[in-house]
Amino acid sequence: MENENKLIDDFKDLLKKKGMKFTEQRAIILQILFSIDGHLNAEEIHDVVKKDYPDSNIGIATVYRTLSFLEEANLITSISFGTEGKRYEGNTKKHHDHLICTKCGKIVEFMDSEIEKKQEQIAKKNGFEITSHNMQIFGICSDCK
Amino acid sequence: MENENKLIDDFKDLLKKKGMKFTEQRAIILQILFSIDGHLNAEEIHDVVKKDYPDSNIGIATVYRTLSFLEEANLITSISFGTEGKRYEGNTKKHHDHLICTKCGKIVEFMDSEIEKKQEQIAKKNGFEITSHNMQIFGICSDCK
DNA sequence: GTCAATGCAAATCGTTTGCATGAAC
DNA sequence: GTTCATGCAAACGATTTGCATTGAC
Repeated sequence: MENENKLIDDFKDLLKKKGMKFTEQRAIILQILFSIDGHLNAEEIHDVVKKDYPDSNIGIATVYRTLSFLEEANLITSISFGTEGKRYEGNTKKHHDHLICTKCGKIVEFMDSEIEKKQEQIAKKNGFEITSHNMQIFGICSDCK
Repeated sequence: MENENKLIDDFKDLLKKKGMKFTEQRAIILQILFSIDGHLNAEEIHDVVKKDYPDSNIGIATVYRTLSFLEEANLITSISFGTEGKRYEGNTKKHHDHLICTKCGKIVEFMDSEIEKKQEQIAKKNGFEITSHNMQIFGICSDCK
């Protein structure tokens, strides 16, 4: 809960710095992303809001607007594959990459420092700056084979 | 042109094997993907059709249907990032990965056999079979920095 | 009191589908 | 002649936008 307060306090500071207002809706969406362990899309986040905060009545448009802002502010990260829209996760954990099953959508997180290093080298060689450091490997998981 | 004929001949064989018909529309779309060096989305392919084959009048639905089939048949490969839909390229070249600028959409191709090996190991360890072998690194290119 | 944020509904974008017509076999 | 593919337009799902109202400051 100390962490939670810090999260909210930092968020308030950020909003103030940007001349934006701290609202209950934004706080709720941020909380959800940092308390749920998974990769949710906008609709699923909206469902969680309706379930866990039934009195708040947040519109789906607000969810989308908030997600865009949070991603831009680097508080959350998105992944996406195929036609499926974006899925988001709070930036709590260490950086990691994703192994995604294109059949069932299962997502496995992994981290390999050697690949990371190689990626950096390749990016630098091509004049790129890896901002989001986002790699995705697509395949078929054991359940779907 | 010998290659081109081989491409078309192989395509005819594949269609026959699947009980599907060889049509001018399918041939045109295949040709475009194998003659243009780049990563086009469905709309852009449709534009090329209208420009380079003005008499053919191919509907956008046919473009989508053909692209889905060609991808499934492993004749073309798709990549996608962000909200942007899929972009396709003909499977002429050796396997390679993509470095994508999330600002301007510029795509740089690269290949690193060490990363490939590592990817395989990670996938295997997690019970995944890498079908499309598709990795994308997102960042900001030098022009957009 | 001012200005940004919200909820709602309408609009938009990319993609898919249903169906009658036309083309491949 | 049969069956599959096509073009068209309508339908669709995810996301965005316009606008009047509400709420934060």
